[in-house]
Amino acid sequence: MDISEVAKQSGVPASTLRFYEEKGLIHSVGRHGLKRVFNASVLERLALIALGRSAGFSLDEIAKMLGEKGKPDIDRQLLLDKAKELDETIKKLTTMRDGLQHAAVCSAPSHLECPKFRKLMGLAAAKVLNDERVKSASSPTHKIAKA
Amino acid sequence: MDISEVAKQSGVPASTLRFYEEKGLIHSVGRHGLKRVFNASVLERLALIALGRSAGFSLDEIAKMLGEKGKPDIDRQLLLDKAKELDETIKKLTTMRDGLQHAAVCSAPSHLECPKFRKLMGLAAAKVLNDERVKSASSPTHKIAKA
DNA sequence: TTACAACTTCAAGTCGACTTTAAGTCAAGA
DNA sequence: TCTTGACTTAAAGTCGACTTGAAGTTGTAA
Repeated sequence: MDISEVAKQSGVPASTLRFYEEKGLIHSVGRHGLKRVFNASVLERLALIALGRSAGFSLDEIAKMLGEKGKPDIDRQLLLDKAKELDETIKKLTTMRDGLQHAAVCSAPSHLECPKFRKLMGLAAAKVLNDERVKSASSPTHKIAKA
Repeated sequence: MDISEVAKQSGVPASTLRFYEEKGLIHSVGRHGLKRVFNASVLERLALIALGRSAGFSLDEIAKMLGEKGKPDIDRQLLLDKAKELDETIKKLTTMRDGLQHAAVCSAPSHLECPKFRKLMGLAAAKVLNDERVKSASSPTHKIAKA
């Protein structure tokens, strides 16, 4: 398969495929002239990469799990860790959702003045926490690419 | 409070506070000479921002949800839409989390041979899970405490 | 009064994951 | 043989969320 065929079947743009190859995430089996030639197995690898990305793994993490070559050896502990991270994210999202839902129907002049909103958001806890120890700053900064 | 006091109590670096103010996410109540003066309520706003960030919202989205300054009516429909969107995201992440959890304990000789894992892969590849704002809940962990 | 630490602004830099652009190569069809 | 269009590379650009650096200002302690 040439690169456009892989792009078509996987939905991953050619530019990204070249980028992934450069990063060592995928490999072409050779060249026809200048053009890369891929084995169909690259599709499965791409699916694995997509899965990893949507679970929140970075490309570097995925590269480690997929290994340089051959069968991917995915660390079970790593999966559990990610599942836990996801679980934490889910909890935060749930908090946000409930807070937003309430805010939408609440009559308080400002969200911050509404006891229910404050309770949902756990602001009191945040305050206490902040007073006692400096909190670790949040955030990871990567979103999943779309399209 | 001056900026370093806010930084100390919130754990948010002064540079970030300036950046947030520039973006309109927080406001100082005035100046003492050149120096910004903040009201203590900024701490709650920062807690809310931190929560939003860790749930995966962009600063722009957070700005909208917190409401613009001087805009008495928040857009309730927007909040409801956001809540619904969150709910969908939560469902997807839950699927993802359960899948990862299963993969971690699955007895199939290789993940690639586990039907559940393959199904998950298919979902990711099919981009069903893909407009996510998932980001790892863990992170670059610089700046932990200094109290 | 003077030193200076802490603040200020504005510009530029960083990081991850790509995309875009410019310039060049080449297999295949007319 | 010539043309064409899909491919190639290397380098630069983008985006969000900050951070860092240089250069200037200022309240306050000595």
